[in-house]
Amino acid sequence: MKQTGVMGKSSTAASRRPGRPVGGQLEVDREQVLDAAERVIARDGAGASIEAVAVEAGVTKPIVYDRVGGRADLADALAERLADRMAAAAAEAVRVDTTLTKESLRGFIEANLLVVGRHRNLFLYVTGGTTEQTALGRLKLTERSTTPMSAALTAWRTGFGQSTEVAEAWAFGIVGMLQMVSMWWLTQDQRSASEVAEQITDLLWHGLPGSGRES
Amino acid sequence: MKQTGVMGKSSTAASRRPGRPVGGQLEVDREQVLDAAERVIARDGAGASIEAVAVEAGVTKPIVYDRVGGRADLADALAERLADRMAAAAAEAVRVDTTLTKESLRGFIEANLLVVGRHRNLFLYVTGGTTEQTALGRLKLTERSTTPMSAALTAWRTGFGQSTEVAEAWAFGIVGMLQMVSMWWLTQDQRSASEVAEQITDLLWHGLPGSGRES
DNA sequence: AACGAAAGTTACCAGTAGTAAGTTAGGCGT
DNA sequence: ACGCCTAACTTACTACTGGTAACTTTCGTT
Repeated sequence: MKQTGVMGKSSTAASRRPGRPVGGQLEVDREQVLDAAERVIARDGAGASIEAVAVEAGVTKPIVYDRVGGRADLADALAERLADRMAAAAAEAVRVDTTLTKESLRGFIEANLLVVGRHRNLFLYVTGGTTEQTALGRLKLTERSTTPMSAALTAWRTGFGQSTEVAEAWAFGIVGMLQMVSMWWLTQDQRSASEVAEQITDLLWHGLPGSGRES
Repeated sequence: MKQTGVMGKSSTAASRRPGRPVGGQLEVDREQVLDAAERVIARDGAGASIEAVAVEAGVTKPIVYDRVGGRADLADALAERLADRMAAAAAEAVRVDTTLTKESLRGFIEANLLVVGRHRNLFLYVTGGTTEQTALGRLKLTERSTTPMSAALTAWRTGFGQSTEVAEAWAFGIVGMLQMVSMWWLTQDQRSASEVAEQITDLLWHGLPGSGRES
């Protein structure tokens, strides 16, 4: 059912007539559109369309394009939000400053997993690049996660005489590992986040051949 | 320009008339369609359409749907091909059996990178899930890479008393790391494959805090 | 009071995945 | 030998999506 053109009086927002509003204020601003997008994605899955976002926001499509830009920009903005939430959760769980311990790494990874679990569809929407224009643009969530990690790694290991180039490669690698593990974990319902976090921490801390070591 | 319906006598294949062909043979079989898809993707980028694949194969769209199924199935099949090529390259570079060494790991990683570099657009097409139906289906390339790796890890580390569940988590993590590093590496043109492979090997072998260690 | 621009809406275009219905021609039974 | 059956293809369409051009309404300003 298409319902071409007519849009059936949204019950959420008032009047919705064209024309300049009273206080020079926008009826619906960028943040509200992004909120609506998150709601739609959480409810209807990662295949949500721009039109659906517009309807949820009680607005028409061109408004969405005016506020956030095209689909790639929308994914970008949502990726930023998700990345911020991850960073906040990680910061709350542990303090990763110059002294990185195995336990804080474990906390970081588990916090990441839990955020992905809580925003399942959003994660799928953001990491699922759409066409070629967004294919490399998927690096956004990655970039947002990678940049601070790269800085942290550099700060932490600078004393060991490691170059920043290595830190960058490592950061991308670690972020990729976390993203894939998160995705895989979403398909498993028997494994707990802490269990998986523990296992990945072991790999990342001790390396492939190292096992049984403590601390 | 759409050119609705009319399809301008493909110059590649002969006659192309409806009706049952002479020898009970199909005019174009599944493999040939997949070959055409690879050619189109390599030439026109990861945003290639089914229609473009059909034209390249000298065939009409429903034929493509009959031979390989929908877009998700196409990505699936191409993912299998790519994974097989990676596995072949890795097997040629090193022998990963029960004895895994740091050097063989490095060879494995570098072989992976080189295959991705050689099939750049195909890699982007396969890893760039399209909609929600393929979003989790992106796990195909991953699955194909993960299964043997999981088995290898289990075989290798069984002596250490490690469970297979850990091996599975590790396999997904490692594959994710490699995919992300590959993607990032595609955007860099200053770094060589061997250089990056070396760095990632260091991380994966010695772990985060371990540096300066040898072999 | 007239005007200009901001804020929205309607209506459209182009392209894409997928499918239904029609068409041709070889093989098979009588 | 003749006519039906059905495999193999093609034409032509539907449904939907991202994106945009052009029109309309209202407020603030002169």
